[in-house]
Amino acid sequence: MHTDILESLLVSTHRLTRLAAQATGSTTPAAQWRTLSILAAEGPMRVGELAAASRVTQPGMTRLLGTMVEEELVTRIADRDDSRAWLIVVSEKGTKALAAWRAQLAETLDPWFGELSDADWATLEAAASLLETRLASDAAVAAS
Amino acid sequence: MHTDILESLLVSTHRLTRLAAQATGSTTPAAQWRTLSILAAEGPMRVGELAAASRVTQPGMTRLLGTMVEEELVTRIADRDDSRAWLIVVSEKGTKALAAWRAQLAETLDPWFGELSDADWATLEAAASLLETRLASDAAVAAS
DNA sequence: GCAAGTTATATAACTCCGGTATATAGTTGC
DNA sequence: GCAACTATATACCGGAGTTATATAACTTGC
Repeated sequence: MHTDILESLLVSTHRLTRLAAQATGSTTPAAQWRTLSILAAEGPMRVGELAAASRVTQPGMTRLLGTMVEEELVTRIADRDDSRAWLIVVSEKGTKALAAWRAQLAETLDPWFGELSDADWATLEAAASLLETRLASDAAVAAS
Repeated sequence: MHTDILESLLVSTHRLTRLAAQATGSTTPAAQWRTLSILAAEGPMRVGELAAASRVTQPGMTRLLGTMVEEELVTRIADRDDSRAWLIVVSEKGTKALAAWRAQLAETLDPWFGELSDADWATLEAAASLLETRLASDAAVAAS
């Protein structure tokens, strides 16, 4: 285990997160676009699934969704098969907000990342995809 | 700008951070070991420098340091040249706590990362070093 | 077909970590 | 030695996570 590499990644991406937070201004809390990003990538899912995907607890996700529903970024749709559950879907407003956030992110991070070479981007992409695979909700269970 | 790659990195490392938080238990808040990690890597520095390195505001760092000094993880040393300033150094207890946290991190993340190939680790290392360079306190200023 | 157990979401009370605005103390320039 | 600047600290606030528990609906066994 190369803990030092993971540690460096954790520290660096903390900085990246802070930087991104400043990019979007105070109007777009980090947890919201993270959730939107997951929903946009993986499609509608239940509260519990979303919590697992984001690796937060279910009550934490419920609370976050409360504010996101209020702001009409996502919609709760009743699950036909199980009336205890909800399907969370990104609303049109949510889609637009995510697009706007992405644009702002690109613009703000340009001074730091605008001049990367293709090889550098390839490295980042490989690392991102590697992490994504490893950190998928049930990767650890599947491996055992 | 490949915003999608950065976005994927942000989402993935959020998951990684959560995972790491669960690894260390509630006894070691994330911001504390991040700060210890920076101090250990770059040596003693002032409050303001540390805040810039961690990309948080100075009051935020001051408050964090308050609890870390209480817990004797770091020590404030008067700066001879400027009596307004303090040099923050990692204490012996802080060094041990960081080592313990690293060990626990390695152990807990093993189900997810224990079986990575050397090539995978090389990719992660390259990405980590790339981010570290780009996100150093004054990288953007230096580039312009 | 209903009681018991399980599961999905919600609520409550709490902590930590970040922010802005401002105060205080020390340094520097003239 | 006073004005302007700078380094840290204080006060107050919001966001985002936690655990423990409640509520409602589904499932299972008999």
